[in-house]
Amino acid sequence: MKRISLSTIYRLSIYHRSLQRREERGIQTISSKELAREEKLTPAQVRKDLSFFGSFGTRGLGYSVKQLKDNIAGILGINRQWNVALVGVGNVGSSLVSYKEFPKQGFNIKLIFDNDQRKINKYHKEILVSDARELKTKLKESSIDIVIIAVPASVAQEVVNQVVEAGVKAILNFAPTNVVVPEGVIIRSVNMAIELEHLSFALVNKSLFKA
Amino acid sequence: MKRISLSTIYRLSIYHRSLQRREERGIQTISSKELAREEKLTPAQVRKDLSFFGSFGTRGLGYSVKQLKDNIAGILGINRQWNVALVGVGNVGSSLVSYKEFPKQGFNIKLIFDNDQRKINKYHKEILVSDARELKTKLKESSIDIVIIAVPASVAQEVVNQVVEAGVKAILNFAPTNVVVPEGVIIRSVNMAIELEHLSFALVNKSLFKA
DNA sequence: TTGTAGTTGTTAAATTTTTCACAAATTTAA
DNA sequence: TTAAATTTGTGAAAAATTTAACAACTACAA
Repeated sequence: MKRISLSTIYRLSIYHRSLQRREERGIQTISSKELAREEKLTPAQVRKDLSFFGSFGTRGLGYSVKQLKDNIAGILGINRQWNVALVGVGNVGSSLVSYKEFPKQGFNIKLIFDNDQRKINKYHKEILVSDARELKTKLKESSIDIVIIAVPASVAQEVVNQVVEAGVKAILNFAPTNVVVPEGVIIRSVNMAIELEHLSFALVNKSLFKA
Repeated sequence: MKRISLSTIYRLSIYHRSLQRREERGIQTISSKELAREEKLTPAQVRKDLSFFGSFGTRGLGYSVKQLKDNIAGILGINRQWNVALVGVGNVGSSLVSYKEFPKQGFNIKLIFDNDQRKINKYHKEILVSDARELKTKLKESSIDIVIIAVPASVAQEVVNQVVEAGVKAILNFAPTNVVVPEGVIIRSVNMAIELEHLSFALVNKSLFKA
């Protein structure tokens, strides 16, 4: 099967959100044209993105909001619950524990680790914080699917190594550093400063910025 | 001048970080090959990205780490200080106030706003929290360049409207909702759940995921 | 039932982005 | 001083992505 671009996956997430909102408002059907307009894309792009995975619409009518939403959820793997662990409950980590979008999309933080004795064995939003030294053993026991890394850059690689050794196949990294993982493990890094750098670039170079 | 793609800008940020790290380690020169290897790109891409903005290297030798870093900083507009305001000191907002990467790249949070009386007029990491009702007037007074929105989805558009009216031209939105801005105002949205959705997609569709 | 308007799914065209390939320039060694 | 080894910068080729166009199908009105 043809491989799917990151951009397409990203847009599927966007479509899914748009459909969620529409469903909440009781809207039953939607056309590629409407969906595209709301998200500032083209109808052709919406249809093309969906066409990689099947045909979900009805000619002359459009898409059933609920059905398309469910189909996209299936494609993205968010029609199920995922067990997530968080390593590091500093500023960033804490905010993620309370981030409501995660459970809403099926991502449930089940374990929290830290290496600060003042945090260990205390509850953080109903989850008991474990000692980071127990990372490997606890991850193995708990069938964790995804680990979020929110530790200082200096220890990120070491934490990642242990997570990989525990058999976890997906990592979301908030530490502002490059980490390497072996083949077969997926890692995505988030760096919020980079988002601001886009803005500063755009401010400085208004004319040559590409929408 | 040719317009620059988002991917190129993103990679410039990546190069800049890589160069910062190398400079800290006392490394003087670097080739496109090395820079590419570290960031899992191709040397041709590195050179192409840079070529949009000028020629910064020496044939046969490579690039001066410091000079290239400074040049990229100039291109990205991070060779200066930016005044940033934050609206909303909930979970996400709080973590941003303490996010060390921001000041490191020249983004300084100077004002904080909230609408919760319990937070207003108290200090949050040395910054006095202002009443959100004063948003427009205070933004105008303070020559704020960029505003970060970290409020609930339900009020995001209203906050954005006021920010725009105050004349701010760049917004970073953490509220999980679509907001519209007039022509000439740049907005970027960050949704951390989408990052997890990439991972769940990759887990579910290992084979068709495109590196 | 027929005709018209609307919308999808998909092939083809256009555009954008990435990679290739190499001349030009520079360094280093002999 | 010359030759060999590097590495940049860039035009051209290749690959990927987006957009356009349209046949096929559906809904609905007359």
